[in-house]
Amino acid sequence: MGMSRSSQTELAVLGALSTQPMTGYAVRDGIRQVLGHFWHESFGQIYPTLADLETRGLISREPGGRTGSSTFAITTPGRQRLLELLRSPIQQIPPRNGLMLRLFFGRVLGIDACRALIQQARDEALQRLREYETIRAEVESDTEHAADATYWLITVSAGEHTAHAAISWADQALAALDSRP
Amino acid sequence: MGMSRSSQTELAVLGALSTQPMTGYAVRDGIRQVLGHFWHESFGQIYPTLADLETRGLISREPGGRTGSSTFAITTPGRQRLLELLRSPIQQIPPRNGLMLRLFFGRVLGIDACRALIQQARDEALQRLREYETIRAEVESDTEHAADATYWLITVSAGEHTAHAAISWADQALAALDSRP
DNA sequence: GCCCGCATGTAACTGGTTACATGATTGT
DNA sequence: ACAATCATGTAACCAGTTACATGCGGGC
Repeated sequence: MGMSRSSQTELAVLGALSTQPMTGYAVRDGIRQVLGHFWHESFGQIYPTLADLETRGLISREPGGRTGSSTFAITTPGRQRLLELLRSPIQQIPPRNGLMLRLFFGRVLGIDACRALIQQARDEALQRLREYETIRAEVESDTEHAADATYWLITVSAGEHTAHAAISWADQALAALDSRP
Repeated sequence: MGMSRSSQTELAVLGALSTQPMTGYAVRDGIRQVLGHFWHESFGQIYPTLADLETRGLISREPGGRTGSSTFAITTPGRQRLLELLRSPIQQIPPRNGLMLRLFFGRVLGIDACRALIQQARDEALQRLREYETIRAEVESDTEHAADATYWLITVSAGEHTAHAAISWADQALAALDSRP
């Protein structure tokens, strides 16, 4: 407790609870399922943050459906705080792209291993495209959160664009490696 | 000292030194300039890693041009270790995309603030495109590292593809927000 | 003479993961 | 009965940044 955890986690948790009240477990799952390609929180972050938010009156806790579990709901001050966090500047994370790091030293790694890495990246992007298709269908048919759909689809679209870019980059890179032995 | 720092930093430092011997300061600068869009190391990581690599015989230290400075060079065991690290599985970092986190809760944030965020992302992508142009020109005219050029250009190309994707996504997202008030 | 860029290093702190401990509920 | 999943929490650990302390060398 004491000091609050990172305001990033605070934002993610308050945001999740702004759509509907749920347990801490469901907060992690919700983030993982819909925002999973763009955000991640672990239990070790979520539970201390929930406790902290509760003492600050930004969320309320009620005994949940099953023994020992709690349902958390965002309060009015909580919504105010969420808005404040949403408006705060985006915290840039220093880039750490393991694939690019390896390809950059491709001469040492060797051309075949590079090809394999790029092919793998292409496969993963294709896989992501399939996942986005599923998510898109879910969001579009979810009448309960119709008001959120526009925004959720915008994030899905970002994933799709990025995946498409990865695929065409991979094709081009593989061709470049073929033309230069 | 004691245990080695993350093998990720080890990889980046050994990789930098594999192109040519240099000071620790230059390692950070080199990574920042050419790999800056994909990787980052701080002095707080680099210097302990250099000391560690030296005690393990993977790099050697010679007094540098100016008093108090050292020039580090990769050794034969160092090259072997670099190859091993390059072949090791890519360590996935849990995603944390602050822009997507905010857009996902766009209904709370408000449509105008969302538009501003997307526009800002578009501007940044455009700026990155300009930077890639510069880097591309530098790499193509750098006769000293011609053998590396193919690989370096592949990473630049990845950046270009991603930036183009960001721009077309932004345009589409802005249009989507316009059509739905 | 002074400031700026090069250069090396350490200590404190922070954000975050991982692993562990515990137990309820549901389905088979 | 037993396994899988839901559910909450803590403690240890780790990676990485930030801030600080120190000093050399070159240009104005």
